[in-house]
Amino acid sequence: MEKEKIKIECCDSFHVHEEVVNSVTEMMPEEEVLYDLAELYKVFGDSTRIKILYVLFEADLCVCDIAQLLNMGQSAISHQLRVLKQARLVKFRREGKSVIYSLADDHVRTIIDQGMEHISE
Amino acid sequence: MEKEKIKIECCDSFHVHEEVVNSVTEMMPEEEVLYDLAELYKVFGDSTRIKILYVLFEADLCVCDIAQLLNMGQSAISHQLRVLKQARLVKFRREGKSVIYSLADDHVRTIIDQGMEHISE
DNA sequence: TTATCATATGAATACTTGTTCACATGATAA
DNA sequence: TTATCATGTGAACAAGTATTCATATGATAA
Repeated sequence: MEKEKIKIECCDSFHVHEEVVNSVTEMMPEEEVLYDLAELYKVFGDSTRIKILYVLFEADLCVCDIAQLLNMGQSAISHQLRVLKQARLVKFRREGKSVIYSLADDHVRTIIDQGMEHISE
Repeated sequence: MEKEKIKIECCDSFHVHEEVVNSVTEMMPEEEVLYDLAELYKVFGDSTRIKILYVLFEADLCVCDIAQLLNMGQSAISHQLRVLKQARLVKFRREGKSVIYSLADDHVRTIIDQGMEHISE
């Protein structure tokens, strides 16, 4: 199978070996997957959302309680919960007049723990 | 020990119990740590940088080789390598005229793998 | 030294994003 | 039903960011 050759013209002293080009093109995920992956990390890339997740580690809470705990506006929290919801990091249920948010699964915790480990080295 | 009370005035039907307020304020990391954590994830939150990391999974490479492999400008890659360097996700060494970049440690792989797991559910 | 090659960097641009404000929606209680 | 409460949402603004272009830096080779 003839793959599209990638020309390496710069770097006289060093160049990508055919071998590397092949292994890279083989294991590199699809463009769309890479995009989705970046989108996921973007969700973690905001301290307000990180705080929301930390708060939800402790208890399932409604929007206005989260807002109070984080000392922020209800609207701001609602907007961010939407982002977290779309990334399937939180889920919600209705209870009376309130909407109670909770963590979707354990990946959230694992990912945050890994990040914590990295920055505290 | 009298802690600063957090007033919960909204949500008549549901309110944060003292208990929850305490556990949240106890386990919530410092503002600065949360900020740093978000900064770390921001670095992963760009598909160009994700691609660079994936390429470096396969081999240590110089800037122009990465640019060629990703079909992007040398300047763009250099700018992004700077970001990755500042987040201590990649390291570099000089070899002749080139600067060879490589992954800093195994956290990178773990974090990316966890993210991958989440999006492929 | 000078010429050359690889990389880094600053400015500019276009694009994205977080918060606030004002208001809409939607469920509950009377 | 109507009034009320909690949440969701769109527009607007400010702040941040990725890429490109042109150029600077810095190491190597002659």
